[in-house]
Amino acid sequence: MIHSDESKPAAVPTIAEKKEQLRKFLRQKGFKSTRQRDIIAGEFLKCSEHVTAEELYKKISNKHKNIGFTTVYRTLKLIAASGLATERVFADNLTRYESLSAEDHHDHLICLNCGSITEFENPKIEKLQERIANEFGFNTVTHKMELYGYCRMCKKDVLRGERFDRR
Amino acid sequence: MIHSDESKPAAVPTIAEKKEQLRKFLRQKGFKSTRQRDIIAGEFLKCSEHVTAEELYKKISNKHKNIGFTTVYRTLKLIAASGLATERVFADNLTRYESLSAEDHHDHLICLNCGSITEFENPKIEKLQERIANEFGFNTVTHKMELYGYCRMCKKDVLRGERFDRR
DNA sequence: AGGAAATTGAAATTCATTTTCAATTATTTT
DNA sequence: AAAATAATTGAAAATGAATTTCAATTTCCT
Repeated sequence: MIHSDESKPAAVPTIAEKKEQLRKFLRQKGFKSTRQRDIIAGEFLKCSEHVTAEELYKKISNKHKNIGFTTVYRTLKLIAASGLATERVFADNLTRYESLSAEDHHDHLICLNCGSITEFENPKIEKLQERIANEFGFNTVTHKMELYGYCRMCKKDVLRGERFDRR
Repeated sequence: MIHSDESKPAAVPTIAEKKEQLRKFLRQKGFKSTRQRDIIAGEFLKCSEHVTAEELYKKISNKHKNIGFTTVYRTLKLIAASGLATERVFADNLTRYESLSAEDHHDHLICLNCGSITEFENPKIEKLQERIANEFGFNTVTHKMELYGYCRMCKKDVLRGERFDRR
């Protein structure tokens, strides 16, 4: 990639900037900015790796014993509504939130043994999907694609005959 | 498609044959064949279009008031375990069962307005998925791909500005 | 500061799914 | 064919994640 003095690559927004984006969204929609929302957003944006409300709540309640689960839950919904995150449900049926930078779209590889979630992006698949939808007269809004299997690490365990914990 | 006198296309198993397949599975696993399981399997195989346990239960309880929801629920699990059906969860978070003929694999188009589910199959996508998984050292067991949007019918409603009931 | 309006969080509710358990039914044994 | 053995049934209870309720608290606006 080429860098000139004049032009910079599109800046990846900082956590502070994202928090500002959320505050803007709240103000615009008539919601209030609160201490809790700020803390929750901060923690979410910091450690966000497909967290559930429960997980984030536990993380936060170490430091902030006075923030309730319900507030974490509701704030995650707000963060998703603001466009800073998406809600996703994988095969374990838990609702997870994933921090999102603008229009990136990606799909997921999920390890059936260790549960790790790997992201990938593939424009060819996106195009194919669009074509298929068109064939059926369908207007695609969004899609979901998940590959379930065994990751590099766990594959080895299988070969070694080690035990599988999950399902 | 060409038909000769000698060769026939691979036979699509009848409901009776599928029921026999289930009975075989049950016997082999030490389960029993019961009147209820027979009725439930029959109804499921007849009308199967991504039904939930609840839906199938309602359908059945018209004729058979003495078959409980729990039995329908459990029998669907058995049918899935036997390989005659798969369990699927779409965006509405309900567990649905879909009758399956051997190795057919397909994905889904789901209308966000009317909830209709259309199946499709695309070998190119399957291959692409395999290639992507390999890139990441992943061993794919299964996958899930769902396109959400508006079907041909509902697309028209959108243009006409008619109301959207769902979400 | 004062008042209107939204937020908080503990507790309650919802709703699908799953489990429990006593009564029943299917299968095997004698 | 009856008894013994073992699984199934189904109503009801339990589970567990997601969501709602509501009184007390906090934020925002003037």
